[in-house]
Amino acid sequence: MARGEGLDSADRRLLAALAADGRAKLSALAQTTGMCVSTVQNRVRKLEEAGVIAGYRALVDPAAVGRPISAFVEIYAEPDDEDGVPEILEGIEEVTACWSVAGEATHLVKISVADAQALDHVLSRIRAAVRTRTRITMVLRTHFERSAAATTPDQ
Amino acid sequence: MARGEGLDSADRRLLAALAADGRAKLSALAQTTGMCVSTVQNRVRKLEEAGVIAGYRALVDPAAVGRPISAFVEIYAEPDDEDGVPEILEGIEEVTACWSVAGEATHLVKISVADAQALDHVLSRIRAAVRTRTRITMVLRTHFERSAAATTPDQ
DNA sequence: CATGAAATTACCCGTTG
DNA sequence: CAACGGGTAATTTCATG
Repeated sequence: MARGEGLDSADRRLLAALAADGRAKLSALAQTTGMCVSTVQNRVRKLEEAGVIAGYRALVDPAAVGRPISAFVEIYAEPDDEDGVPEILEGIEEVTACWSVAGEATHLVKISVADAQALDHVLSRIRAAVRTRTRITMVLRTHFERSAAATTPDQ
Repeated sequence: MARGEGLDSADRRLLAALAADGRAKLSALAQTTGMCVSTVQNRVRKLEEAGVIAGYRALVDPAAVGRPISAFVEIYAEPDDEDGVPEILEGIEEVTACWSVAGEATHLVKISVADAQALDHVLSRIRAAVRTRTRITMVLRTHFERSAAATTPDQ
């Protein structure tokens, strides 16, 4: 199965179902998609092998593990310093995501921390690592976060 | 189990393991955390019931489902228009996440689209919905996205 | 798509700290 | 009160034809 397009309607329905519930049983998937269990099993395995399904994760409430504060940090790295930035940031455990971007910034990261003091500490570490200015946007409330495949078009 | 702090070291190890592999078997979790299977089963169930584990998701490659382009859009809504913004945005399927934020913007959203034309269309819909200016940051590359609990501190 | 075998889960128990 | 270890039935997954 090529990555680009080997996905039919049945695959897309399976992906939507698994994006909504990553632990859904094959029998449940079979019922919601109208296929038999073994067909679902074969399709899901192929989707996993093809990398269409990159993995499965439990969604953990950040507040429940003592990190109620989230923020986005834009990084404006100089061309000479851009190399290795993501690798350095990955070493900071409070950094939960890192993207290279085009726009005003060069990188965007999401962080998850316990309190204002931890926020200060993480920002210091980031600035020390990238040696450049940052722009912070605090998260007040997460309204929703969903997969691109959760409500995928037909085609 | 209260949301705030009923989590001991064993719970945190379970959460880290499930954040890394949401379909991990109870027997595998028992082995990596050094507990017996029945204990793992009881703890995981309690974590689910307490909402510490909010759910499970399959990670779907956006490119594989025909949406290779991601971007962040900052929204600068007027005080009078802020109400209902997230609800409106949730109705736009290309909007994959929405946060209320403090900083320069009022809302931040992440979008996932097929091509430049779709991007234009989604931005038009967002601007029509919120009646305000936007600031876009295109994602060039996703280096990593992980759970806040993946590498959680001890305590 | 169907089938049988293997693995996993869910739930019981009594015992222990 | 919770964890352990064992045991079993029901379910699910897996590898076939």
